[in-house]
Amino acid sequence: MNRSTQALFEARARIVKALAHPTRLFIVDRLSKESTCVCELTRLVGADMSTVSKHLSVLKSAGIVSDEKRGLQVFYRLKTPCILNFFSCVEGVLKANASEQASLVR
Amino acid sequence: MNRSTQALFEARARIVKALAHPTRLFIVDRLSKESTCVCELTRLVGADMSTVSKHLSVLKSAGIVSDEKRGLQVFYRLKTPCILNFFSCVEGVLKANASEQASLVR
DNA sequence: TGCCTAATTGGCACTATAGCCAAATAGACA
DNA sequence: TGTCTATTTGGCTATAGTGCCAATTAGGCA
Repeated sequence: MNRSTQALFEARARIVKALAHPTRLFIVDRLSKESTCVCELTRLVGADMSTVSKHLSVLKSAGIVSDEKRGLQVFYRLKTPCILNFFSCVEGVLKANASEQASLVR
Repeated sequence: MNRSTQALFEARARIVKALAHPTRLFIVDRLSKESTCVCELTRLVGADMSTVSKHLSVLKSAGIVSDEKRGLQVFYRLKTPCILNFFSCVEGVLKANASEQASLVR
């Protein structure tokens, strides 16, 4: 693997890594429905606000979400809805895995 | 977030995590072109074979690839080509990020 | 100005992941 | 059977990610 190939896959991996956490996937799912403030996301996730804020900053640095201040609150929105297509694929993998498991038991 | 929602997003995260490494993305990219033995992947990646083998086992446990023994060699293939759609989205994120960077300099 | 709320940042402990080497396993084939 | 090759597994160290608490920042509002 040469240097530029490596750089390409590292760049891709940074994006994928930003998504590789259940809480962040939950946040992306929620933001795909409507843009939401940190306080509301904190309530929905049920973790410390500092934790949620750090997850959001991971998503933001990857360029997946953007933020906007409205009064005291900061609202986040999904910049890249195409990520949702990926989730349907992930869902497909999960189903395939499940039916494979099932066939082993059958 | 209730228990079953949590379980759902954890399951999804397991799949995404399995992809969240440059070497594994490279392997998936390669396997999308043709099924390949570990020895060839090792050569292409340029790491220790044990390292590549462990990456492959991560992808396999996630249900993303499958393996088949042919003589002395083990060939891996991509089980879930829909993952490639995701990469085009990731590429889109990268391009968007790049043009945002560019506009800051402009 | 001073206080209140929303959010971010720093710091720390804990856990998970990565990659190498060495050892073990599994076939092929003389 | 014994040896060779391809692959996997164990074990270790180093590095990265997570989540909480505490402290800080930033804006709204009396």
